Amino acid sequence: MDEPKPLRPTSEATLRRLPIYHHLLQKRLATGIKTISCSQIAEELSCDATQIRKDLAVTGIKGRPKVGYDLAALILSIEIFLGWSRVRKAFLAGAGHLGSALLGYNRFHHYGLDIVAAFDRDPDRVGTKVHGREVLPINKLAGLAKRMRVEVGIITVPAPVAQEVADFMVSGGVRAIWNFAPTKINVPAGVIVQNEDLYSSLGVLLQKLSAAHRLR
Amino acid sequence: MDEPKPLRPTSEATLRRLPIYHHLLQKRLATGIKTISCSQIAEELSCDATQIRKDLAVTGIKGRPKVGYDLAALILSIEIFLGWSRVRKAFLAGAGHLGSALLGYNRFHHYGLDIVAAFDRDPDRVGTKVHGREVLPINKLAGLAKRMRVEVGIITVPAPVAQEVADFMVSGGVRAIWNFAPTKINVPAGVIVQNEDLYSSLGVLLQKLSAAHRLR
DNA sequence: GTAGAATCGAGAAATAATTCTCTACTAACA
DNA sequence: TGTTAGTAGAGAATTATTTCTCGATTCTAC
Ligand SMILES: NC(=O)c1ccc[n+]([C@@H]2O[C@H](COP(=O)([O-])OP(=O)(O)OC[C@H]3O[C@@H](n4cnc5c(N)ncnc54)[C@H](O)[C@@H]3O)[C@@H](O)[C@H]2O)c1
Ligand SMILES: NC(=O)c1ccc[n+]([C@@H]2O[C@H](COP(=O)([O-])OP(=O)(O)OC[C@H]3O[C@@H](n4cnc5c(N)ncnc54)[C@H](O)[C@@H]3O)[C@@H](O)[C@H]2O)c1
Repeated sequence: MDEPKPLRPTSEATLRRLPIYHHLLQKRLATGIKTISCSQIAEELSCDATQIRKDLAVTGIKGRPKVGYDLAALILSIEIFLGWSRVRKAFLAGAGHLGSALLGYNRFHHYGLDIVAAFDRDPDRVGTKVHGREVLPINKLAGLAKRMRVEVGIITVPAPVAQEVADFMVSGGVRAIWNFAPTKINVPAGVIVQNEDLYSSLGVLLQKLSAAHRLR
Repeated sequence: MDEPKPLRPTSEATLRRLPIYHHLLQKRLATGIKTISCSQIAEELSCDATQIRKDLAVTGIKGRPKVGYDLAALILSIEIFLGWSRVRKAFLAGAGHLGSALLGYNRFHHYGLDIVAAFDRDPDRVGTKVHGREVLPINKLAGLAKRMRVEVGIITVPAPVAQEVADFMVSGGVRAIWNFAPTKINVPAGVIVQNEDLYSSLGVLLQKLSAAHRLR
């Protein structure tokens, strides 16, 4: 099975939709059905069937006319494509409100991520356990990351110290950073940064609400 | 000051970038500078200056050649455009891990959102306080929302019950929903839904990491 | 004053993403 | 064994977004 060779990387829009399909497909799998078509998915998500077909195509799955896709095979195909089939170790920096919520979420290892430890600067937090994961002093992060070959870093510290924490991660050999602090972090080429900016999301929501108001 | 009349609504991409500019601008304001140009912002965020100029234009701000924009005026212009200048009341449903993190975040009221109460189904949680906000039984949500004219609903319940909770919010007159459950929720036309799907974000991160692996 | 440099703003061009169209295939059914 | 309807997949057309280009404006320095 030769993988599709993407001359251009898959568009971010497509990547963001694949997990949405994945979730729906898993719900359907539980009902016992064996196949699913793009039209059915499109109906359920109220979006365009052709778009779904193109999105799914990037994972390398093949469908059958009049039938659709084999449900289990499709789910697997998405998981392999997204890198969810191989679990990667992650360190989380900032065991505060948001960090604790992420640590308490026990589903990430189904989605390719295993948060193995948390780090904090606050001496009161260091040494405690948050949802079963030990909280270690932040100055241990780089060394341990290197030793344990941790690939992913999660930043849930306040924005002003996000860069400093990112630098620790990079020096520890982390190759991808999931950044929840609302600020840009600079990393060397080759390190992947995914920003999860809740304010962007809130901005979209409230602007649409305001715009709706203005129209009336 | 006549507002720019958007025949087409502002693109989601632009809306998502405005809060990022906003954050940078506030950092700059603290340093005491009075004006800022698109080139400076572009330099700092490593993106295109023309794009920033077009993004800022949707807010109605006017810049001056050779100078840039008045910093305070620009910040205000973004806030007004995004609807952050008027604070809206919000109810949060699901006072679990993620819900508590959001309740513990005391900055949202600077960004147009005031989470006034939380709701849960779990009798052990109902009656307690989470970060100063009372947790009320979920069956009170619709009635209270109507009475208090709550405009925004935040969903942090498990995916299988997200639709049911959304229905309560809609029947309570809520006009916009911030949905953290990884599932589609159906609402009548006119109600705005903003999905905050962490798995989409994670999918992008891990796929890029996998793709980088494959190249080497 | 005048020259020069930096920047905004508007429109054009290029690029990317989405949607449409058509063909070929598959299954169900008469 | 046709016949029909539903669907994947490929490519074209459309639409949206980003990037480029250029003229107009404003500040600074001489
Ligand atoms: N909680 C939310 O709902 C929410 C919403 C939007 C954005 N955010 C962002 O997420 C980040 C965390 O928010 P939070 O509410 O969890 O904050 P928090 O204050 O609860 O947690 C931050 C944690 O980081 C630790 N920390 C501080 N400096 C550190 C350092 N140099 N090294 C290691 N640890 C350090 C603190 O000790 C604390 O435990 C912030 O950047 C915030 O803007 C949070
Ligand atoms: N915690 C995370 O890091 C994280 C990450 C990604 C996605 N999410 C999503 O966020 C949502 C919440 O996650 P969580 O980790 O906070 O879960 P949680 O179990 O900690 O909290 C869920 C809360 O919802 C309450 N609840 C359940 N059914 C309810 C109902 N019908 N009405 C009102 N309240 C109800 C529960 O009592 C509980 O307090 C889930 O949809 C989850 O998929 C969470």
